Amino acid sequence: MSASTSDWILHVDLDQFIAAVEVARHPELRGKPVIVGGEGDPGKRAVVATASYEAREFGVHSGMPLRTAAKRCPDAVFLPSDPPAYEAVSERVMTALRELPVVVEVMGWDEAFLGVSADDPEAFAAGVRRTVLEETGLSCSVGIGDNKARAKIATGFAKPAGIYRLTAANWVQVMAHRPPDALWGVGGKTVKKLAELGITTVGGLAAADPAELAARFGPTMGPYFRVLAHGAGDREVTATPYVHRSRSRETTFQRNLSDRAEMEQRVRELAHRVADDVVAEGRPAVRVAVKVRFAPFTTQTRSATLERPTSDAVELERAALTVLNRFELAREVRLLGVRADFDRT
DNA sequence: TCTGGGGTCCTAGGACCC
DNA sequence: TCTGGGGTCCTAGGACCC
Repeated sequence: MSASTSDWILHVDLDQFIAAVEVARHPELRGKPVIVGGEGDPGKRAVVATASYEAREFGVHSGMPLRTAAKRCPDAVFLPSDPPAYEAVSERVMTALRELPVVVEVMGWDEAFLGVSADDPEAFAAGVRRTVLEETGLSCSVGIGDNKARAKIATGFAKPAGIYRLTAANWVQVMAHRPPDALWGVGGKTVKKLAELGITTVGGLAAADPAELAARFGPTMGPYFRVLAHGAGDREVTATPYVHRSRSRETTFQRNLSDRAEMEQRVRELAHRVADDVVAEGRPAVRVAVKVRFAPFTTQTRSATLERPTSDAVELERAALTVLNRFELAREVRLLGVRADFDRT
């Protein structure tokens, strides 16, 4: 099966995925506050990748600096992030899902949409939860929807270890009174701008004037937000392998860089890592971008279209260095990044 | 106590061409 | 010398998501 329009869209999301993987291989940590991120050293520059529910009780959440997390939850166990381990477990989860009579569209390490034909979607979702638990030992939550957006939002209400159905039938009752960032694709910045227009709820957004939204957010995004607020969304679930638009590598330094030669050396290293990814992709890069984050936290990017597409590490390195030289590098540098873009095909 | 890493898509201004 | 529109490409930044 590849793409299909099904009776139901299910969204499967593993509960506290990274923390759960760590607890599975360190059973003595079960029931304890566990915080995974960076090198597992709260004294270093890094943020929380995932916190266990026990740690979340202390106000620890993803994206928070480890240092802050340690203040809020001093007794937590801090573990280094181990992406290869999470990828391996993720692959087992997706394999288990693919053995079900569904179309699986992978959305990341710990989530996927399923296209499902079923008379009783709750019973089907319970079966999905059981299968994942039996085959991987991990708990997940399942959102049931009549499109992807509703299924995705439903999962939030299902967590942890639950099932929730959100469709046109209960959309208004469940969503209309909530703030706009309850929608998938609306964040904090947009909430603030909407509030300036007097729009503070999903229901208010659904009733807003499309022309006014277009004037504020642009001809595409403005009307799109209103469509989101009505609960509309894509129904296509596809198993087609993901095609990258870009590959990038970036590093935040433990100590800011001020030496230009060292910056150049770091960009060379990043360019080589990106080149490896480009080669693995099997398509040449058409454009190279460099990102510089100056201390304390100002970020700039510069980019250049290549004279001709290439996967060659030496050429990509040279292009990245040329782009780096277009920056004013007088200030201290906290982060450097290199990105390669592919042609849209 | 400063704020990771890897992505996608949209916007907007200027260049350039017809 | 000044004045049109339309269209596309390039580039930088913003917003959002996992």
